[in-house]
Order: sequence, then structure tokens, then C-alpha cells
Amino acid sequence: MKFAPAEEQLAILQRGVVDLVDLQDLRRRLEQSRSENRPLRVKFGIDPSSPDIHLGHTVPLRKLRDFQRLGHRVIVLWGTATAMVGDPTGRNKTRPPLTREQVEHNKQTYRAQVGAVLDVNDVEERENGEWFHRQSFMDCIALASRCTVARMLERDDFQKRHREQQPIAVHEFLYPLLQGHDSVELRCDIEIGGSDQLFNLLMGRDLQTQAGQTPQVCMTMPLLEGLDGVQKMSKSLGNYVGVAESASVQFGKLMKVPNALLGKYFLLLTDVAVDAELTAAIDRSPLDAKFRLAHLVVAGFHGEPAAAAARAEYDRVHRDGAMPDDAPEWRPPADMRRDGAGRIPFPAAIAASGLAASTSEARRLIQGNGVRVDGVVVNDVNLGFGPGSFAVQVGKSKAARWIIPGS
RNA sequence: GGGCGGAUACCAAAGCGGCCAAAUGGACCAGACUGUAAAUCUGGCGGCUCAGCCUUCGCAGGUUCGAAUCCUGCUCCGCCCA
Repeated sequence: MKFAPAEEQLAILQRGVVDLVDLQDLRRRLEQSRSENRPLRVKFGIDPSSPDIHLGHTVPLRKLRDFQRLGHRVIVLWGTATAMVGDPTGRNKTRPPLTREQVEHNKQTYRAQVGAVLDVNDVEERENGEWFHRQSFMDCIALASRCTVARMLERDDFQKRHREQQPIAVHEFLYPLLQGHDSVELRCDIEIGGSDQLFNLLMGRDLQTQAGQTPQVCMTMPLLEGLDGVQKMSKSLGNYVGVAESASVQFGKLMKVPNALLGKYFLLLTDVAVDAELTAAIDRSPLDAKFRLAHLVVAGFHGEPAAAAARAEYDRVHRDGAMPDDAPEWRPPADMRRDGAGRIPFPAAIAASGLAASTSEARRLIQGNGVRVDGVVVNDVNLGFGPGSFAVQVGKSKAARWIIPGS
């Protein structure tokens, strides 16, 4: 017999879950799957709308991995069509529409990163472009007729925006229908998503029922707050830890996770048992717990040795204020402005080497004692740099090595 | 289709003819403190060849010595009525 008893599977599968619609249904399906020796089809949709994935995305991916390890069939559905619509996640701005080329490109980079969590050789990859790019406008009307406006307005996000007098475009109503229709096409047993996806997942149940299928089990995972501890982790908010980032960058970022979120991070990003013992350890020394967390997560992506090295690097840079090993080198371009003595103006160099957004900002940083050169604070805006090599640090985390040739 | 209201920097929100690069709050950045984080305090937060200069207050014109502030047209958004 290939599958473990339902209760055993449930114990693993329920970890960290927010919504489960519903438990009885899931149990029944697990039992059935076991007796028929048939894997369950578990769908997770990813819209390749931006090129990188971060720890927030890995939360549902880790859940998929649980399913995978239990012998079930994981379906990664690339939202090549839906990415072009854009999920109305209430984000202030409407996303710029993506071209097919961009979507395809993003999909490729995503795939590699998904592999950091899932066994991609054991995944059924599909795209909803398979059906949506083929369908006609009349098909769209037919789909739209399956749901009422009142029902659509039940969705949290729409409700909120409607109440706050924010615009809602009609096409945004289509998104949940598209996502739901995917489940019909794929005959899903289970769909996983973030907790903000519950409405969409439930739409899949409705559409499946209307299509004569057994409605899927819906399982949602918590949204992971980012490093600011408040907002959902997202690349555009800059509070993310990227899957593709280097070990030392990931480590450094994880050490910035607010203490209050440690338990949640352990729950959602590691396999550590979240029990009284862990809670006590976090209370006793949040710092040590954080080191442990950072180590586990980084090791998961880069391996043990890299995680250990990242820890050493962290100590060196953040505790001792040393220059990071991987500081990028910067050489002034030939047309760089120089002063009368052939030297490069300090603020301009900081901006040009990427340590500040503009020359003006660089000036302010210098005046505010925020810039160190070879470990020493330098606050003279009028300084110029002649030939040589300089270790330049701005704040705690930005650094570059300047290599300036003679003029 | 008709009526009303609104568009200010990353977000929110003051300003209603000069003292406005534009109050205030948040976010963000830097500094102090702290072996993480948080809290607190300080400074900054359009750009530049920076004691000065340049470009901004939905868009385009206009009135004025002078406009974010007044006028005209346009675009977009919200509300109410149909």
C-alpha cells in the first residue's frame, strides 16, 4: 500500500493551515485515495507576474511538498492567462498588463526557484493559457453568467474597496471565475492558496459542482508578514527574503525578522515542532532562536556549509562592522566628472557606485555621518578621491569597493 | 444621460495669489542606544557643479510683476439620480 493512513497524513497536512473546507471532506478523500491507491490531484496556481519568488511564496509550496512526500500528485498551474488579467488583491495600483513574452520569461525564472522547495521532476506542470487562450468571448460570457454580482461582492477585497470608494474594474470580477475554472479543467481534488485566495478557491468548488464534478477541498495558508512585521511579504514593498538570494543576504535579512514573528516563521518555514519547548526557547533568547531560524532556512536553500559561512559573515559584518566579503567592486566610468585635481567628488561617487539613489542623497548621508571609508566615518562633502582602492560603507548594509585608476 | 464632489511629493493629508520644494502623520534612510528585533531620541526625506540654481502640486492653455492657489478646456476618479 502506497499511502499512509488518513489520520497520519492529516497530522502533517494540517500544520499551519488557516482554512480547510472542509476537514471531513479531506479525510474522506484521503481514505478513498488510500483504498483505491490513487494519488489526489492537488493544484497550486502561480501567476508569473513578477520574476522572483520569496519566502512568502514558499509557504504554500512547502505544503505542496508535504503532499508530494505523502505520494500525491502536485499540479503547478502556471497562470499564463490570469497573469495577464492580474488578481485584484487590493493592491493600490492596477498592475501594468504583461505581455506574453514577459509572462513566459517570468515563468522560466519561477520554475527554477520553485525547484528549491518542490521536487519539480514529480510535478504536473500546466498552464491555463492551454484553455483560456483558445476560448472565445462567448465562452467568457458563459463563465461570467455562473456567478452573481452580489456573490462577487462578498469577497473581502471587493467589499473593502467598494466601501472605501476605490475603483473596481469589471474585469477584476472575472479573475476568481478564471481561477475557479482552472479547477474544472484540471479536475482537482484539492486546491491550495494563500488565505487571501479563499474566495477564489471556493469559486472553484461552485464551478466544479455546476460542471458535475465533486467540489475540491480548499486549503489556505497564512500570508507571511515581511521583515517590517506588518505587511504581507512582497517584492514591491521591499520587505522580502528572496529564494534566489545569496546565503549571506538571506541570513542577514532573516536576522531582521521582528522577534514577535519568530514563532510564525518557524511554523511556516521550517519543520521544527512548534510546541511549548520552542516557545520557551524563543522567550528565553529571541536572538538564539533567530540564529537557529536563519540557519535552518538558509541551509534549506544553500546547504549546511553555506549557512554556517553566512552566519560567520553575519557576525563579522554586523557585529564587527567589517566590510562584507561580497561587496561589489566599482570602477568609475571614463566620463566620470572629476575636480581640478583629477579627483572624483565624494557624493557623486557614492551615487554612481549604487550606494545612494542620488548625489543629493549621498550628500545628506555624508553630512549625517552615515558613510565610512576604510572603516572611518568621513563627513566632508567636498572630498575628492584620487587613485586607489577604498572600502566604502553606507549604513549597516550597503557597501562597495571603489577601485579608482589615475586620471 | 443628468447633478455634485475630487485630483498636492512613496502613502495619507494641509495649503486656496507672494513668507511654498510646499504644514502634519505614516513609510523610508542615516545617527545614538542594543551582540537580533522592538522601544526611545536626533537628523534627513525632488534634483544639481548645493550659502546658489533648476524642475514639481492631474494635463494643456490663459490672467497677473508673481499661481499649488484665479479663469478656460481636457483627462481620470468617486458619490447621487436615471
